[in-house]
Order: sequence, then structure tokens, then C-alpha cells
Amino acid sequence: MSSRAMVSSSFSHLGTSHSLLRKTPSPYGLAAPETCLGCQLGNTEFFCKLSESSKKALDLIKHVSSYPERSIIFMEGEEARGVYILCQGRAKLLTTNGEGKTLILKIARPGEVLGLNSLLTNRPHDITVETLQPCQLAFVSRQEFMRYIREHSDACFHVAQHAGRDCHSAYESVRSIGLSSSASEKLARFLVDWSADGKITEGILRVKLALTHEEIAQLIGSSRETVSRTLSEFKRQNLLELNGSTMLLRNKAALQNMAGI
Amino acid sequence: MSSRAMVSSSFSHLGTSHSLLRKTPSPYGLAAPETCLGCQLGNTEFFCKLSESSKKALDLIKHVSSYPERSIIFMEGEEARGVYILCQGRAKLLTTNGEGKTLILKIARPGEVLGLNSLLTNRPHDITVETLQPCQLAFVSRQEFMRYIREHSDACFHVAQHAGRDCHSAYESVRSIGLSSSASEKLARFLVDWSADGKITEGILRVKLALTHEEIAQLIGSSRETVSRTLSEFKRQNLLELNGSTMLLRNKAALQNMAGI
DNA sequence: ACTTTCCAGTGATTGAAGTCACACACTTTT
DNA sequence: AAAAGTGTGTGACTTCAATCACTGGAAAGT
Repeated sequence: MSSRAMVSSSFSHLGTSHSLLRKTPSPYGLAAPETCLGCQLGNTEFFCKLSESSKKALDLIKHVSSYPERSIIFMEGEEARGVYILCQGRAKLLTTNGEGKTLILKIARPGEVLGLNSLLTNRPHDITVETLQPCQLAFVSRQEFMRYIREHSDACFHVAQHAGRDCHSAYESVRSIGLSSSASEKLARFLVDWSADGKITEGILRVKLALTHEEIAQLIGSSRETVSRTLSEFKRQNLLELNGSTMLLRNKAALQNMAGI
Repeated sequence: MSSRAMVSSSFSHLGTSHSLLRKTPSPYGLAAPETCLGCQLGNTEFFCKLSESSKKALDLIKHVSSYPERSIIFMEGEEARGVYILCQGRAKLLTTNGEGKTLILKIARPGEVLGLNSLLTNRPHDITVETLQPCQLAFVSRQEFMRYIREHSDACFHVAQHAGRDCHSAYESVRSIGLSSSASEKLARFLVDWSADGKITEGILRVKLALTHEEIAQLIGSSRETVSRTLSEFKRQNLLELNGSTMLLRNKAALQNMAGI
């Protein structure tokens, strides 16, 4: 854990940090819209589908702040002080065991609400969230969030939906990790899933990996070396190519087949 | 999959099945309270914490029916026609892969709402639910459930909480399966968790196992033989004793230690 | 009482992947 | 430029548990 992350982590524990950070409009190279009313996440995200009045009410209680990469937003075991809505950047949701082994449950993208289930069920956080890039997050304290969803029934419904989605994605994780027979199957599945946000240029599917082999291993429940070796094997079989962090998927069908999709 | 289960499964697809079954008050040896108003599940379960008016409203739209053991309540991939509130008995939540391998995500107990996240997120079921014992379930159709939670904000909040709990339990599964280093660790963890509803008589913790080795294997992501062998090993080490389906936990502390708790 | 089916126990074998170890490339820091 | 840090590639070794195969017992159906 880098000291930078630690600094940011303690930031997030200061009551005044959010208003403080709001006075620095564009830290870490992020544009800082500072409002959800003009949110550009589109209609696909829950909190963008709220009624106008609920949007405005949310706007009044949220505190947007920016974090550098590798910031710990909250940690497993910590009391849940509120929820964080991821506005910009990516963050990993992870859990660790005593021996330092880490499992990444999911890579969160903008629109994701983090720490929701701990707040709803009134428990300490069951996961750790760490930014992968500079991120912008809107914080809403426990008290204000609870009041908000009690007073805005449409928001409450969206919260329930969001929790349902989280649950679904967790089931996907268990299935992938628990029902796979080999590491290549899991890696293939990861690559196919990840390629969803790749782009096709000149007939070739290009995807930004932007994860280390170590992180991929933690995502699929394997070891760094196995990921490295299996990726090499995939290259040898001409299923893909790697140029830096860009991957060219040459034979997605074959990978899907291996993944059992 | 037994033919009995299949019959019950198709039962659950007939629109009239629920009212039909309601006319047989005590099938499969179950008492049939037929109402949630006098529900004896206590205050620990979400749907028992509803306001009086919400309870009454739920009572009007639910249809209680009974199922024999091994009934499939719904299957992965199926359209979600509604939710099922488990009133009596136990049911397993499972997922399978193409090769017939099965993973049990959880054993549901009375009070559990089944099929919630599929309904909330408007997707096909992501899991299969099969009864382990004769069960009584209250069914609420998609349409009526959606209207219900829109009109009863306290119910909506409870639904969100319930989804949050499901999510938490799914995270527990992933952690247990993905972060364990050995089968004995996972088995020990399962036994300790399971022993939560055991009873101490004469200073000894007695737990009803009521699961086959095969099912335990599917719960911890292992094989039947490994469960059998590891249990024998635990007996040899005097950690536990088995008399039929009753387990005597002789050294819970040692098991907790193995489980990393 | 009979088969048939289900479940549990245990040995033998094997293969996949974790672990250890080291080399190399590339950045960033000093 | 040197040093330190981080990420990747690969060989060697080892181990854990999956799989196959068979036995015997208990339960259920006939």
C-alpha cells in the first residue's frame, strides 16, 4: 500500500475533507463538474434516472471530491460512514484474507454506488475499494443518505435495483471462480468480458487492458505466473496480441468457446 | 433431477397452481398458516418488520403453497415471474455450468426472499432454487410485487435491505471459495458457520448436518471424495464425531483456527 | 426378501497450477 | 549514471486435490 494511498485514505476520514477538496476544482487532472444535475453518464446509470426533484435533493447532500490513483476509499471492516457514487475513473472492489492474498470482486465504473450494502444492512464494510485511476467520487453521509431514501421513494427503488445488480455481479464472480475447471477458462472469460469496452478498428478488436498480470490474477482467482504463462500461450495460439497495455483480440470466438460462453 | 421435482416445477408455472394448492391445507406434513399476519418468524426477518398496513397489503397479494423436497422453485435462465418468500423449510440456491458441475451459493432459511434481484434488475433468474425439505413459500407475482413496493415505501426499503444482505452473503461466498488455500480450510469454515444453529447439550455442541457430502462439496467448491476424506481426517484428529446426520463438534476452536476465523 | 438406488469411505494415479527462483526490461528517483 | 522499484517471462519443482475405481452399507421401492 503506497503512502499516497494512505494520505488519501485519511483524507476521507476528515469531516471537512470534502468541502476542502471542493475548493480545488481540478485536482489530479480531472474536470470537476461538481454537480449531478448536468451528469453526462447517460441514462444507463441508476442515479441518472432519478426524478428531477430527487436529483436536486441528492445534489444538495452530496460532496464531490477527487482522489489520485491507489487511494483507498474505504476498507473492509471499517464502519460505513456513507456511500460513494463513482463519477469518474475506475476503482477496484477487493477483499483480502489474513495471509495477504487478495481477490478483486469487480472493477467499478462511473455510475456505480460504493458501500451501499454495508449502509443498507448496517454492517461494517465487507469489501475494500481502491482507485485504479484518478477518480471523482460523490460522498453522501449515512444519515443524509438514509433520510434521502426514506423521503424519495423513487430513489429508494433505484437503490434496491442497484443492490440487486451488485448481487447479480457477485453471483457472476462466484460462478466464474467456483465453477471453472481451469485457469485458461477463467482468463479467457475475463478477456471476453473485458473486451466489451474495446473498439473495433480496421476489423480488429482493440482493448485497453490497463491492469497488471497480478491484478488479473486477483480478478480470476489465480496466480501472477499462471496469468503470464496462459497469456503467452494464447499469443502462441494466435488468439491475441499484446502491444503495451493494448490487446488485439484476434480470435474472440475461440476465447468465448474456452470460456464456455 | 427427480421426476417429482419436475412435476412440482411445472406446477409452479401454472397460473392457477397457487390457489389450487391453497385448497389442500397441509400437504407434505406442513402446518399451513396461510397468512403472514400471524407469522412466527419473529422480528429478525425483513418481512416481519413491515408496518401493519404493508403487512396486510402483502397478505392480499401473496399466494402460499407447499412443495415437497427436491422441488425446483425456479431455474437459472428462466424469466422471473415473481418472488417467493420462504415461510417454512430450507432451500438451496445454486448455479451450474455446462458440464453439470454445481455450486451451491447458499442454503436459504425461512424469511428469505427468493428471486428478488432478478425481479429488481429485470433479468432472467441468475440462480436455481431447489427445496431441501418440504417447504412452504409465498409467491407474489412480478406485477403485484412491483406495484406493492412502489406504493409501500417501508416495504421498498426492506427490499433494498434484503438485496443488500443477499449481496453480502454472495461476497462471503466468493471470499470463502476464492481466497481459501485448502479444502480443509473451506470445510472447517463451513462446519463452523453451519454450527451456528446447533445446540449445546451436556457441554457438547450438536448440529444436524442434513446435507450429503456431495452437497457440502458443492457448497465449498470441492469434490465429494475430498469432503469425505477431510471429514474422516477431522474425526481422526478428534475435532468432531458423526452419528448419522448429527455432528458433535468436539473442538470448535481448532476448526475456527483452521478456517482463519 | 429382493433388487435397485443412493450415499459414504478409501486407495491409486495424475495433472494442473501454485510456489520459488532468477533474468530482463523499463521507469522513476536520487 | 547509478540505484531502486515495478512489471513481465520462464524454468524447475512440488503439492494438493480432482478423478477413476471399487467396496460396503443403508434406504427405498417392488
